Amino acid sequence: MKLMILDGNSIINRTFYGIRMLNAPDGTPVNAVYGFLTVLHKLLEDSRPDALCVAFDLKGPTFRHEAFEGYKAQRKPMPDELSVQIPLMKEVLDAAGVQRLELAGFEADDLIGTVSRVCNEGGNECLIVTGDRDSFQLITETSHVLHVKSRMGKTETIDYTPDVFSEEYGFTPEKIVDLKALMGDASDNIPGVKGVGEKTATELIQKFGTVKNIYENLDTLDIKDSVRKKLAEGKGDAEMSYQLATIDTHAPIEFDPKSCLFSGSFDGAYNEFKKLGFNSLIEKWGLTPDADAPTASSPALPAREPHAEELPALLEAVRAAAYVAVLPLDGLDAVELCDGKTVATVRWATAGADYNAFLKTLFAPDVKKVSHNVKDLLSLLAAENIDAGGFVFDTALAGYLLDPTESGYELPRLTQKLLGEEKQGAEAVFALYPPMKQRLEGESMSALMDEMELPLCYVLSDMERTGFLVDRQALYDYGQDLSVGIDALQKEIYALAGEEFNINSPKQLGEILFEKLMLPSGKKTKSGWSTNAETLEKLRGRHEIVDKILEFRQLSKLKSTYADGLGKVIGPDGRIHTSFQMTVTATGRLSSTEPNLQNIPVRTELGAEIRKMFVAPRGSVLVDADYSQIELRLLAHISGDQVMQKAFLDGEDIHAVTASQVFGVPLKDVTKLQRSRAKAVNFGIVYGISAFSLAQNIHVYQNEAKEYIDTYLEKYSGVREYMKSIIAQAKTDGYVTTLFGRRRPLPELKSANYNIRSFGERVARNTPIQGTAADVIKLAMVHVWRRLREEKLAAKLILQVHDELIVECPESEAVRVTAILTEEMENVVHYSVPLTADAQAGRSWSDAK
DNA sequence: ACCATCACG
DNA sequence: ACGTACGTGATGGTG
Repeated sequence: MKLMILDGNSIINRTFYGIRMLNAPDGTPVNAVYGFLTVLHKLLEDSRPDALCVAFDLKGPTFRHEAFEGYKAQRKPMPDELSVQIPLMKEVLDAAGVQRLELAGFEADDLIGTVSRVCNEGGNECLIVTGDRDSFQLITETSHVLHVKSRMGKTETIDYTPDVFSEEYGFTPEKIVDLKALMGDASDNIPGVKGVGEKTATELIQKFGTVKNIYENLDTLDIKDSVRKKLAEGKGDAEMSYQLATIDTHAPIEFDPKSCLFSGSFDGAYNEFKKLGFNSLIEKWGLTPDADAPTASSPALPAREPHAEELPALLEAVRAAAYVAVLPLDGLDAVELCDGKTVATVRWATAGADYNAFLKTLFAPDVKKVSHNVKDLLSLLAAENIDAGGFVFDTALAGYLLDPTESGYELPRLTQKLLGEEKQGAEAVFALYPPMKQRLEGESMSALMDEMELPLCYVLSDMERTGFLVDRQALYDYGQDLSVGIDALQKEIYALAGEEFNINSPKQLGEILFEKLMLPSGKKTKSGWSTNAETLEKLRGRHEIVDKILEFRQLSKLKSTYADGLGKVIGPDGRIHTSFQMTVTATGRLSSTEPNLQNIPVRTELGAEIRKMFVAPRGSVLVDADYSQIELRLLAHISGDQVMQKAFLDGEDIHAVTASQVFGVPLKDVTKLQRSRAKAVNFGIVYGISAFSLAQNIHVYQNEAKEYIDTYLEKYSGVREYMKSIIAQAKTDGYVTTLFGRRRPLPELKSANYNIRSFGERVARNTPIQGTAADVIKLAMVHVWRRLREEKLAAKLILQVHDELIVECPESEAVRVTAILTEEMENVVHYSVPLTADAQAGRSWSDAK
């Protein structure tokens, strides 16, 4: 039989801090109880154990306190709002007939360890549910740990088998004790070895296995002497920590799994649920007051798991529905469906060989689906060779469009906000669709969803899967060259400083520069002197060391972030597959992570070398196309400024024209310096300039900078009027929009704080411009992608960098693709000034610019 | 976890 | 008198 045991304190702690406060009708806080029950219910559905029990810690000292003086309060004191919920929790469990385990002098972990051992010895399976990592030492083939994590209001469970654990940690589960002995655990007051953190400890255990082995061979181990010294000094602590971290699997309890058999029903706790105000749970789980009443009649839930022969009927039902909500589970091992009446989970494990065929039918374009993070689902399906279609809505994207400044768009958060109740799964998606659709419609953003964001999911999923080919060897060699330079510079810096120190530490560097070498400090940051490039530039010439440090910094950055960082993420296919984030930026731009391919160096010669290593395969080329001055063109259009519009219509160099205006010289007489200052002013205007910052940026006096700005706004008076009116409008509406209707709320404008209000004003000026540019290129991407398909080209979009698109294609397609990119980018919209794009083909990213 | 720094548009 | 340009992500150091 299968027994599930929960670490009560650990789970209730997680849910208390992970879920927003809820109160019972009488005002008692109940959020943790609610969260605990939701988690438990989900676990029961997913794992369907035969028996269930919950272990709790009791107050008061444990045998660990007796053994070790230093082991004091192992937990922080509990807030009252949490401690009142523990007895409530126990009441509910008792009423529902769930066994509780607790024993004075022992922690829940020890009870769990004992139960797990008894289960295994009796040939039973044990599932340990906890939010802590201590119990990982108990993992065996027949005792798994279901690790509950809650991130941003969403809880997820990872099933740790010995294999899963070893894969992640690089050693076997019982050695987690050895790991803790070295690294310690602040939350449990386990000291560990001073100066050894998670990383070092993990390496040590991976290499040498156990603490015992490490100390027996300390003198001969192949490790840095600094580490050896720390280990030697911390031996006592390590030994004590080892004992503290070891779970006692022989706690003095009589335990019989049979005594914990559980029906799966919470009917017995009906009255307790009522008292706590959990009416929604009563309804959702179909609780009835009479514990003897049959529960089989409950209409919708719990989830069914149809077998293979039921799938055709299920698909018919899905087709018949106007739409169905669908979510992937465990990667794509299962899909959860909701048609508003029933939630069904179809598992690969249950459906067997028919599973893939089922997916193909379900994700065909004629079946209308609503989901959450469609781009990621498309990627999962593509990995199974399924070319999916038929998505009509994405609740994550909808959440983002409705407010792009939120910190996340998980289902529990969205349901709480829009429905006043936390839900998750396909049911939540189904419930969110109507109100979200209506809101989008009401705020005129339906087209953004239907014609931009949703179609873009297919484009981005495709781009991520294709990836960007990298010359691995060249990147490695480049890194080696950097190492040589870094080592040489380090030596020189040490010599100039007269001592060795960590140049990467701003703190230590500050001490050297401003205390030892007595260089004049521009005191700045919270934590000490500023040592950033801007500050160091000013010190150039005062001491030889400054140049060396600047160069060291440049090389270190290139080595760590690019040579090493990118090297680590080149796939087996020789390509780097970034991930595009669609719901992160406040303006509507995309972002790129793991790795970020939107910040590959280009501004310095040495940095730009890296772009030579981003290449096309033999026989193919890269075509790079970028919009020219898109933000300033949009400013000219949006503001209606005639002077600026004319400059673009005449095909002039906008920075030169601005210089001519601001400095009152004929266009042909504009100097390099004037043009570069004018360029800074143009940028500044888009960002919502102040004279102070402009002065700072171009190294002129503030009154001079002010002159530039004033003249600029006189000459481009349309821009002045626009900037004034957009702020007024934003104050009235409480938000700004792009030309496509994308919206950004601006609560900052109402702030009593001058700084926050000023920030709001700058954002009001900038967002319509930056955001419209983001909209334009997103739409262009969709058009380019479709065009490449329609024309049956092998060309693939592979990267977007805000105003730039990169396509990889066979040499034979280069001319055609160059034309398509230019044409689609330039014609995606028609405004009062032309949007122009420059495209070029080449063997590498560098060549294609 | 937070800060400082620096890479990009 | 105030504090100071928009939008991102990754890294190494620190407490």
